[in-house]
Amino acid sequence: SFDRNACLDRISSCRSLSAAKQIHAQVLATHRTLRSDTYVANLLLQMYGKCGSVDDAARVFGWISNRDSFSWVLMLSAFAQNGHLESAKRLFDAMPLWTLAAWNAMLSAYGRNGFIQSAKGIFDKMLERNLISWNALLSAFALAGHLGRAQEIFDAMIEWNVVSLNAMLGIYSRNSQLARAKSLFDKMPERDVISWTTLIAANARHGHTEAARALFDAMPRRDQFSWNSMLSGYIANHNLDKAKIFFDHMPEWSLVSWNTLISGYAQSGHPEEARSVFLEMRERDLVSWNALLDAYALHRKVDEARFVFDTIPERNLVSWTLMINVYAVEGHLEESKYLFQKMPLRDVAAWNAMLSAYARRGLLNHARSVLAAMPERD
RNA sequence: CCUCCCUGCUCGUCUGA
Repeated sequence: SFDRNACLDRISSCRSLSAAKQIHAQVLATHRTLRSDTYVANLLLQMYGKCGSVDDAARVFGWISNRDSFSWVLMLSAFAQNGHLESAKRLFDAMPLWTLAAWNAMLSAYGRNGFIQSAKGIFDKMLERNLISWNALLSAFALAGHLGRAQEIFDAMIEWNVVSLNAMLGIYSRNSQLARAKSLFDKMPERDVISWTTLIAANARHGHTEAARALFDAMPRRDQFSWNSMLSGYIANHNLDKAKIFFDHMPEWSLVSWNTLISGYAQSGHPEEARSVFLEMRERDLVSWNALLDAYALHRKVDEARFVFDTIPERNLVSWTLMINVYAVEGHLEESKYLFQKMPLRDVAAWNAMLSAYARRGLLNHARSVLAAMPERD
């Protein structure tokens, strides 16, 4: 009665936490030996990590009877992808076996959370490295905005693959080096969908909608990311009409497509349109909710925003920060402070929100004490 | 045999010329 292939398909296509829980329940009901089926259990663990629930991922991890090296790395990634760097580190230290993938995962965990020194430290400690390690280090510097250091690493690498080159494309694009990106793209021995999409997004972000569209039309194969990138290009350049037409002509829509449209309406001053798109969706994730919250936040609709905030099935850092900012803009600093203290986890953006809330009102003593309490400053 | 680690799309704070 347990259809393995169907189950694997459902798990890998799962996009939201609510769907994840349904799938989990269904698998539990049909698969009697799930607990010792490490392969399938690992997929569940991964699914929860991707859907943003570290708690559920950890529960599955603890419940698996025979954890393999995949389980450990998946759990580490779940922590890292959701900003729980401390837990990731603790798990890494507790690992029974440090595979190369485990080292790479830890390296990338530091990198994606902005701790480049620690990332470099891990890299230096590694006895064995592969191209993935180098690429992860490259991305760590790229993400931190260190174009020069990234370039040095890139030049020091003895081999590159399409991932390395795509990473450089992305670095150039984030640093507004569009000409360099284009020239690298032209020189690449092979390009995949990601190369094309990176360049499309780069052009779109810098206001070159036409160039983006030309690339989009020229690319040999398009996936959902490509379509979404082009859509968000129109929206970033305030071509909401074209965006809507483009959206209607898309062969398929992912949650991101819908979310992009919501945030398009939000940013262009149409909270009601944003809301109606939101209501049209048959499935929503946290970003959908946050985008709607943002729509109300931008228009200072405090009650509507609060209602959304109270209704969200689960909240993340973005939701909390949005709501803090809604109150801050209205001058309700007590509310902001209350939420700030109540939120389970704070990142730089949250701290900045609270800091600027006080600063904007000239409450410099409060601002100073926030600044003093921040774990990391720059 | 099939799942892990590196690159591209959507939501928040601040900063930039």
